[in-house]
Amino acid sequence: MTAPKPGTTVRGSQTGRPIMAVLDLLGRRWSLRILWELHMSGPSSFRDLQRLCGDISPTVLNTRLAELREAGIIELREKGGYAITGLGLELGAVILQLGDWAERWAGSMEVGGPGEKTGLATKGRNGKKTSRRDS
Amino acid sequence: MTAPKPGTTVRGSQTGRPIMAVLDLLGRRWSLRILWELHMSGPSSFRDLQRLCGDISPTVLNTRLAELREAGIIELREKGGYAITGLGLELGAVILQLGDWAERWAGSMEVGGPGEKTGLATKGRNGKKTSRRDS
DNA sequence: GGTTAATACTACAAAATATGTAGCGATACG
DNA sequence: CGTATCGCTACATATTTTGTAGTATTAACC
Repeated sequence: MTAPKPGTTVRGSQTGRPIMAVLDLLGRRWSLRILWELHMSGPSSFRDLQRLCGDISPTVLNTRLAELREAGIIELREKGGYAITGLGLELGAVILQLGDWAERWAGSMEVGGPGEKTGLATKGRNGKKTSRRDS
Repeated sequence: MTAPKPGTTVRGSQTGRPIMAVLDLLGRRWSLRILWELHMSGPSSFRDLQRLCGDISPTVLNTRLAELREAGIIELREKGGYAITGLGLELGAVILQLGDWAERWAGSMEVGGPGEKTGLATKGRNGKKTSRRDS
């Protein structure tokens, strides 16, 4: 009920071009990560996914899952929980390539990335209880 | 100074695995879109990019550009403005595939997607002045 | 030289999203 | 029954994004 759809107006675009809806959907926080984890671990329960994503809050997780489901990329099965659909598998192949690219990227960063700066990462409201695992 | 880097703690992950940093970076709003537009239009000025993304606010645009630059995916040239780096080109190839997938996705949505629901899209603070173009 | 027009951003308040924690109703097990 | 886990909602707080205005710089143009 909130997922962008081809043929409609989405964030930053009114032409209805499919790619724009995809970019909007996948550009939302946690979308890519959820898809990645589902691809790596196979069908997972809500709570499993939550843990796989480093104890993401159930609120966003549920929102993203609903969107992804509405887009037909994943589905909720009677048994096994959330799983990638046939359509989603094709998308997954693309996402997997991100993994390969990430490795090359990491390599080139080491030697002498453009930055060389310290590169902080995430802040996190407080240093209290960041997750223990992340798959 | 805010871009996630391989080997560090990023949103939802502490293992330092490159893919996690990539998923964090690309999962931020507008990252994918900016890369897409840059790939489609070639080197572009700040203002061009802003227009290409449907009149995105300069604040986020600048933030994302800085992150992408820090990650070595794009660079700011003396002449021509923002452009994709060699490393970024490889990533771009992956993003381009999203376009192909999007077309197939659109097709399967038409016939009888799982949703069939109305699928709202973006809200936008007010209906005032949504952008006129989107590339 | 002075004016006008772009461009690249920054400032800042307001609105949208995400986060974290608690908890509810529904099984599942002993 | 008592206890556990699961899927997910409520809700207050924190973080991000938006939108708009404005500053500083450079490039014509007259």
